[in-house]
Amino acid sequence: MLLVSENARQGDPAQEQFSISELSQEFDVTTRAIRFYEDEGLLEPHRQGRQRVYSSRDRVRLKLILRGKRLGFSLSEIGDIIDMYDSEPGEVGQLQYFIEKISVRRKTLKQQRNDIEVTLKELDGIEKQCRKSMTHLD
Amino acid sequence: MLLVSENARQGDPAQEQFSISELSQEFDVTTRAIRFYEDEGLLEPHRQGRQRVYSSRDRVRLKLILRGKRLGFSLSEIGDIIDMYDSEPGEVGQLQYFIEKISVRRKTLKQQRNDIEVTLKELDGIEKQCRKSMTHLD
DNA sequence: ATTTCCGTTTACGTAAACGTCAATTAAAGC
DNA sequence: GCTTTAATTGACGTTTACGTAAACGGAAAT
Repeated sequence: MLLVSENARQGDPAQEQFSISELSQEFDVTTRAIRFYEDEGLLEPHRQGRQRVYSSRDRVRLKLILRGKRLGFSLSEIGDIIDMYDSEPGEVGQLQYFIEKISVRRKTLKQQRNDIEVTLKELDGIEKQCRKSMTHLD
Repeated sequence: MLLVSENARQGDPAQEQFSISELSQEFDVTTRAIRFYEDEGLLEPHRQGRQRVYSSRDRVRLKLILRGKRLGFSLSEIGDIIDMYDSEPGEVGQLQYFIEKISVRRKTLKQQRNDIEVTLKELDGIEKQCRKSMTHLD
């Protein structure tokens, strides 16, 4: 038995650690995908020997990656977004440029939101027609 | 000069016709892409000889395709969606199955909408931090 | 007549995002 | 010690969604 038990990984809440398979299961992505995100520079977990050890910060990044994917962004776009979250305001040289990027991103998101509203309403209409013609067949 | 002028294509509003390049310009997609959507079975314009002639119905379909793309759906998913719009309620054999598909789609869209809300709020926060540290540097 | 535009077809190329082996290594359980 | 079991690296394969180039066909303009 190791001196370090399972629970030792939870001492400090900000110091939780995760294996690749834990994250893989939690978020339902393959380990292959997670490693791929690393290849693309979106994650850089620590190593214990050769094994990857993910911090809760890495876990948050993975969350952001998956959310970005659900929104249809490419991995490189997602990289940009995460960099925005990640960079300390002090480190950012060109804050103006930064704010412009935010505005572009916001625009895309609002367009998407609008697309969604329209589509949802259309789905309502289709479903109504559906139900109508179903009762009609009773 | 031809007997058929440009305007003749607008007699009946439901009978408008469009060339591939008109649609290409209007929606800012390449003609290559439009033809590709046809290869994938998402469009089937009429022909005048070899040339493609798009009806306003085709135009609507293209609109739906592009909206679907903005929402991150694959072309085959978009195909399913458009089929939903397109099918006459009378033609649909399994309305129940149909309604289930709608509910799945709705779920995805709501998830996306939620993702967007969260992301927009986070962007607000980031931008505030940004502006804060900018005035700080004045 | 010939250049100039569109448009078409065919075909090969490509970038993104992984999937799928195969070969190794390491750790854990018995 | 031996065998599962989990993880790693490397390499090649695959799908999607087009891009790009070549070669040709009509119609229109000069």
